[in-house]
Amino acid sequence: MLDKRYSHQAVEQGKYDFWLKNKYFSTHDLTKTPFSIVIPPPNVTGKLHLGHALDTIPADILIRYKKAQGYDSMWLPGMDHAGIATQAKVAERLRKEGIDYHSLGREGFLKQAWAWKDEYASTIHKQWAALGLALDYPKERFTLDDKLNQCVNKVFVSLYNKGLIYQGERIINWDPELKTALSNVEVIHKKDPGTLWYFKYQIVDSNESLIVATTRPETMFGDTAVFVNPKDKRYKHLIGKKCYNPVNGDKLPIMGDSYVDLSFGTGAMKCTPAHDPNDFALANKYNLEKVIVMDESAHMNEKAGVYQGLDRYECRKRVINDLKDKGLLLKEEKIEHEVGHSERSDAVVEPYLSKQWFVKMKPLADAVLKLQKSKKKINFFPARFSKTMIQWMENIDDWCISRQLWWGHRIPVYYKKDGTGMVVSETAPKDIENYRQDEDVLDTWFSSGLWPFSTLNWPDTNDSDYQRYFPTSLMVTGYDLIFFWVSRMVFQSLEFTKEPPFKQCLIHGLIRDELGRKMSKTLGNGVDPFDVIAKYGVDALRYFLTTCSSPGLDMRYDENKVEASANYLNKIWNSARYVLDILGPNFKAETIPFKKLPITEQYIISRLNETIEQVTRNMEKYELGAASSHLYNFVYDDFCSFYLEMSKLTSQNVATKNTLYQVLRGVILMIYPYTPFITEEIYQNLPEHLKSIMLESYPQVDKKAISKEAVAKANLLNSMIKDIRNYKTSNKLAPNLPVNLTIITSDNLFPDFDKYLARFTFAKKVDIVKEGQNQGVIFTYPNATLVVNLEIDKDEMKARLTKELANINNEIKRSEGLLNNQNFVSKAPAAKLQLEKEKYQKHLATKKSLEEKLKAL
RNA sequence: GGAUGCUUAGCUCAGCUGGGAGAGCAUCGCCUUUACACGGCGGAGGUCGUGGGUUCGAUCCCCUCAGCAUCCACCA
Repeated sequence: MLDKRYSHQAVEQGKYDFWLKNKYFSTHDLTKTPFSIVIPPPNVTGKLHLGHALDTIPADILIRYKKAQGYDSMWLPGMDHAGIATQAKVAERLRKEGIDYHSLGREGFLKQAWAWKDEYASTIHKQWAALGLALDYPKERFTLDDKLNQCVNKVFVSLYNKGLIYQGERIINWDPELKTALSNVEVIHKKDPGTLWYFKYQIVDSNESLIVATTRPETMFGDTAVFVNPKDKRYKHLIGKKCYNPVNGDKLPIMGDSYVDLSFGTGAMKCTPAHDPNDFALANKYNLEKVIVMDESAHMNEKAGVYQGLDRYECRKRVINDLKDKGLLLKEEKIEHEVGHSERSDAVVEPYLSKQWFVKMKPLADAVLKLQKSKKKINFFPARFSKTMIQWMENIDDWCISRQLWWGHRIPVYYKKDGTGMVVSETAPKDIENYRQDEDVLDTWFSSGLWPFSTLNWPDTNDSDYQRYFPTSLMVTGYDLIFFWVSRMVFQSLEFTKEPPFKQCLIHGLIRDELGRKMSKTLGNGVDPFDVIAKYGVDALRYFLTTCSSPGLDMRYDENKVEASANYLNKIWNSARYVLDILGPNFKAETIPFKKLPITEQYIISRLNETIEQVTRNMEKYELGAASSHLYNFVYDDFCSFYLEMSKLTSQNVATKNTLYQVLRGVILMIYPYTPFITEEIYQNLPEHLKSIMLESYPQVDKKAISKEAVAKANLLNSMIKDIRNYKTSNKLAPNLPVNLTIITSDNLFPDFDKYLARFTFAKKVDIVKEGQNQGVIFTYPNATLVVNLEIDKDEMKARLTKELANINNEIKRSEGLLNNQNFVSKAPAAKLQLEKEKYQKHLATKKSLEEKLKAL
């Protein structure tokens, strides 16, 4: 028997272990069609937050739904080593212990990092369990597992051999705090207020001078030219001459190139090839020297002369002051410009000339573009996100994949110590003592990009899991990962498996705080999902996260809605309690043919089937919110408010009992994927049940068990109930005021119609007659009149009926307008036309009846 | 500079391929009715951002504008 109150603590207790122990997440029926998802691997950097819950719960719902639908669901768990993020955290922890991580050396540091990983992996496991995720743990992977590492090496070597990975000296995004290169997507551009300083450059052997504006005076030590636009009349005559660099007196050639924008600054631009990507391109074009002026922590190097050793911003200040003193600073102009910040450290990224490894993107991106134009294309939900990926792929730059870190996949490149060459190989050379392995590791996203197939044991393409579950069925992730991850999985997979990594991709938005702000540590507005779970239960959290949102859009955390979710679950809980009480301990389900059921039972079964149809249709489109709202309406309006109350009259009938049982089963099986804990509890209390709700099948629509007539008949009853209740309330009458009712109709109402009506409206007496007097408060329906026998004010009655008549006349006018409109009659769909005609007839009948009533008054 | 999304009840948001707008919370009134006060019943509250267009018919499709938000982009 269920407890009187729904207690989420009690309900959740032990369920997850029960599922695990019975291997429900990891038992696979190979005769069924597979449905597979690989989890977006969380970083081993900390606790899971609400965003993770939003990322995993929809997937869990679909995994459970598909399993119930008869698929072999497989959800593969795993975690990501998260190179930069984890290394930064481990280094920070060591620093707090007073240890400079460099002092440990590579091996020593990695030991610490692995210990960290084990610690956080165990936290993440607990949190997955708390969220109730149906993960196939025996298949769990970690991006730094040996097998995955081999996979990474194979991919690297293969791309290298094809010329798709190369080493090059280029301007990259340098994080001076973490001292590593970054890829373009790891740089966040923020609008920063900046200053444009105008400096005077003296022309060599001339009295003339040139004014050059820059936002970065500290890089002037690396200038190797000044550019103007050859079309610029102001400066045309200076091209070919030289000017003095104000910071060090170097002679800089004045050159012309159309790249220079005449309208920006003074139209004269300093060129710093080693610290600006555009200047770098110009330097390549004109074969200019590239002078690096900073070290890896963005402090000035020996090229900066007296400024050597200063931080770049300190240097900037000094240079400005010194030039000001010399009278060379002519103007300061405040401007707003975009400045790149490191995604991880938030340090201002320094464009830095450096030797790094790159992936040549064009051919790989082209394959993705081709895929999305083909029949095999990946379907995105919502569809517009395909365009997001495509547009990125169309404008993609080469991908810088080397990172100056220790925690990650070490680049499988070995340099001969004698400097005579290098070997790129999946395994270390046999005479390793003669080699030195590349010190760098790969971008985390390089291995993440292989995730859907590396976890399924690629390159062993004969592996049974690979054969069965790859390509995976669905990817569920946030739109913020389309560039970082989704697109990279797609091109890596196309390149190595010749298949897309997943057939469909469900994209969700971000969760924000109650005010719509991003949750962040600095704002301190983060919500810990485990606080929510403690207060409202994980089922309420799951329900809230997946139903109070729209696919692809951001959502706000709203505690009220979590509470409302919990209340809904309480409603289901109590309806179950009622049903179980009615069924009693000895209930045995039997199948009663639909046509033999009473009308009220036919009605609720019809609505149940309609609901199954609506819910299933939306689940298939991954519209979790829409699916749940159909069920919600059914549970409240049809089941609890109406049928369940009606059933109290006939609760001992076999038909009623079986119907209650069937409807309750349908409801909990449909909501089960959203809220597995409470539904498992209710399910196991059903008189007849399997060992777990996880073994159950999803309800199927029985189209033969839908009777529109039964629904209409029940709705007539419902309308009368509502009208009487409404009348009582609006006339300040007590809801339980006894009344006598007369129904005048030539139609056959269903048996016990009067008894139901009496129960719901506190009527002492209900007469059903074919013809009768209209003495009292009158309500009209297409083929019936309801008379409430009360002493009433005739004027008031008249006014009410007149108002109703006016409404009906409006409806009739509208219907006539449509039906007399030849365009409508000829162009509207036949079903719509038919519906309108029926409505029209109903309205006419009601009108006639109303007019009679008014006349009688 | 490009691109996308959003604008619907006091608040937060639904509204499926066009056919008289819904939920939760808040609010007002009534009800301790034997599943549920984590409740029940009933009500009030919307010119569906602006202006056009397509259509028999537009919250929904197209265009314009406005406001908000996000993403992308090397303008020194």
